[in-house]
Amino acid sequence: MFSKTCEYAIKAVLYIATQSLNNIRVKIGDVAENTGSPEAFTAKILSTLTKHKLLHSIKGPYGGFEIEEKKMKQIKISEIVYAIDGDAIYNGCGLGLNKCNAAKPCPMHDKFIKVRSELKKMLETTTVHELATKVKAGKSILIRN
Amino acid sequence: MFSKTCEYAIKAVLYIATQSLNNIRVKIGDVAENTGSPEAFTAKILSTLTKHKLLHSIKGPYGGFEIEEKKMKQIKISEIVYAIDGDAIYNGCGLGLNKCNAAKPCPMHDKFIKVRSELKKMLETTTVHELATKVKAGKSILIRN
DNA sequence: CTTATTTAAGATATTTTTATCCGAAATAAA
DNA sequence: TTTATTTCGGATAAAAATATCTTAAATAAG
Repeated sequence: MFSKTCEYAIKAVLYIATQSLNNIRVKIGDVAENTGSPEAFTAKILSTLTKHKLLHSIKGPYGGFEIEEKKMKQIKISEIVYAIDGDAIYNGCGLGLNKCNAAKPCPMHDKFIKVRSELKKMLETTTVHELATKVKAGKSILIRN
Repeated sequence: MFSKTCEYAIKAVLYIATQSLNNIRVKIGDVAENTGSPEAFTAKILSTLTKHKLLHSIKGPYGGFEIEEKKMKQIKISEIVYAIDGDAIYNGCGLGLNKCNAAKPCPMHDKFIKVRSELKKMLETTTVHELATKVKAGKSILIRN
């Protein structure tokens, strides 16, 4: 569904957000360790997310990543997906046609659109804060040992 | 959503089915040309689909691929997806956890399950015949020029 | 100012996916 | 039986995604 990079990105944001809820700033290594992601690759992803203003980064000693609580209430999961995977999942044709619309639809167009708008709506109405709160409360996990 | 290979596979099956509705047996080259897929790669995919009994192939002159009308009424799009992409789309965790269930869910588990079961149901209730009929009637297309 | 720590950025490597090529096997028709 | 046509299967190649490494830039603390 999402690229592996995007899965890492979502888990990273949620880990950082969860820690930020406790006012803890985290380093790349912490993120990698607690999301089961490769460290150097995680660095790249966090850098991308920071450029997209989805995270706040601080360089130097005692630096790391964090997200303001206000910000995590605003940010939707859809924004993370968009920043990493682009809009293919929102706009692309299910059968890969370079153009596909009601006027000239692929055979799956109608059915695909329907399911996908559910997915889109789900991603656009789910905030980072909502999910981070669940993780903080121990109701869900970001890594499986 | 689906791999590129899977997109080619679905389009190939639908093209062959559409032609079969007119009792026309088609060759690899025809399939590639009419689905906008690379020919040699299409050959590989058709071979896989044939092994999975989703197509009928005939070797030699006047050979090619076809699908009985009876068969295309039975085959669901879900079977094509499963043959090519496996069960990741049906069972995998949205965030890539190697195990994810209601007991130890990833933060998106519930919402993801919901959307995905819609997708699953859609694929499992859509037959090749249904879509091929649409294509035959000119109501949808497999390639965009 | 110097040192240690941390993210940023670019180059490089590995793995997976996508794609091609070529010879073998099957088979219809002359 | 020979030839032409077609799929099949294995080897190889190219492109994209995933992952690592190395150096630079920023900055806090001594």
